Amino acid sequence: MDELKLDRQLCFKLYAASRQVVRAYKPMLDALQLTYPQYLVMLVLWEWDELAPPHPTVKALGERLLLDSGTLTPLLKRLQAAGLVERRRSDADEREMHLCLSKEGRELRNRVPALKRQLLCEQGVDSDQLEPLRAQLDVLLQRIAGQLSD
Amino acid sequence: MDELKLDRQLCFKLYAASRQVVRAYKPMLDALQLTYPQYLVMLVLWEWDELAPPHPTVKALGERLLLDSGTLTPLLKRLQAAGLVERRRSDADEREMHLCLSKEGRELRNRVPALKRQLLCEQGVDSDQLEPLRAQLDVLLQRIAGQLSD
DNA sequence: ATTAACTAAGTTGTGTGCAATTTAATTGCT
DNA sequence: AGCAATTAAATTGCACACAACTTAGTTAAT
Repeated sequence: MDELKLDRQLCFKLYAASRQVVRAYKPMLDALQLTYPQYLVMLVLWEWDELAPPHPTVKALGERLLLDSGTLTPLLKRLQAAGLVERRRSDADEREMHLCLSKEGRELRNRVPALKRQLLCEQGVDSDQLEPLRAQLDVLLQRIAGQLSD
Repeated sequence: MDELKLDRQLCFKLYAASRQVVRAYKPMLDALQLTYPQYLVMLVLWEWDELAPPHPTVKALGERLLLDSGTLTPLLKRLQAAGLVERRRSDADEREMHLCLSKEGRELRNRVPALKRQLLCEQGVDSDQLEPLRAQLDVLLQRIAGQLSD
């Protein structure tokens, strides 16, 4: 019956590891004046920014990050207030809210690589070592995402 | 520079996987009328309950779950209000708050194994398959936990 | 053309996480 | 003994997550 021991629980390991990794990002995120979920949003917008328009909608962003409008709308308003993101209604479909980067938002990206290198260095982590974990997580995500969308 | 692509980010995979796993637990947790963090607290208390007293303190619980009193105190008050947990000050050291299970809290454990089996079955997950992922997460947790406590 | 079904965002309410501060109790130092 | 430093919880404030609901705009079916 020690299947219920905490140390056996994959769910706890994931939960704990996720929070610890966010904690490790804290110095870098403080420098950028972003929270961790805000950083993830910026990652998506930076990536999208290199493609042709149209800009992503709240829905598209949510599908990428697996978050809903209840989480994203207030977060995006904060990023807008910080001058990093612009939000504008689609003309074609006024239900949609399109998201694009301001000049400052776009420029913020330039500061990331150096901060990230410093982070990995301080943690003594070689990015390549983490490849197996990445692969394992992909398998898990695929499997669960499939089941949950039934 | 697509090192900054979302799909390359281990941190995002962890964050997403953790949330998806919690989501998968939802049906079981709804049946138990627990949130996920509350379930983790109960796991620790169930495990501790099999040992001799003294009962764990908020601090000890926090060390196990990597959570602080700012998170645990309100959560524990809710578990107390639900009649699952009892909180009492230590006589020896009145700063400490000791935690123990009520009869209902202890009995709740009996309902978990069946619900958990059903969960794994519905997800089509064989617990053994997840062993490599567990191992990888242990490595990561060890490494990061060490760095962060400097 | 009208209306029912659907969809995208936004809103509301609850429960975490976590930093920062506060309160109260204990320990250590002299 | 007396007091500074430390410690354990609790409190406060902010930012997620997410369920449930609302609002407004669009699509589809007659």
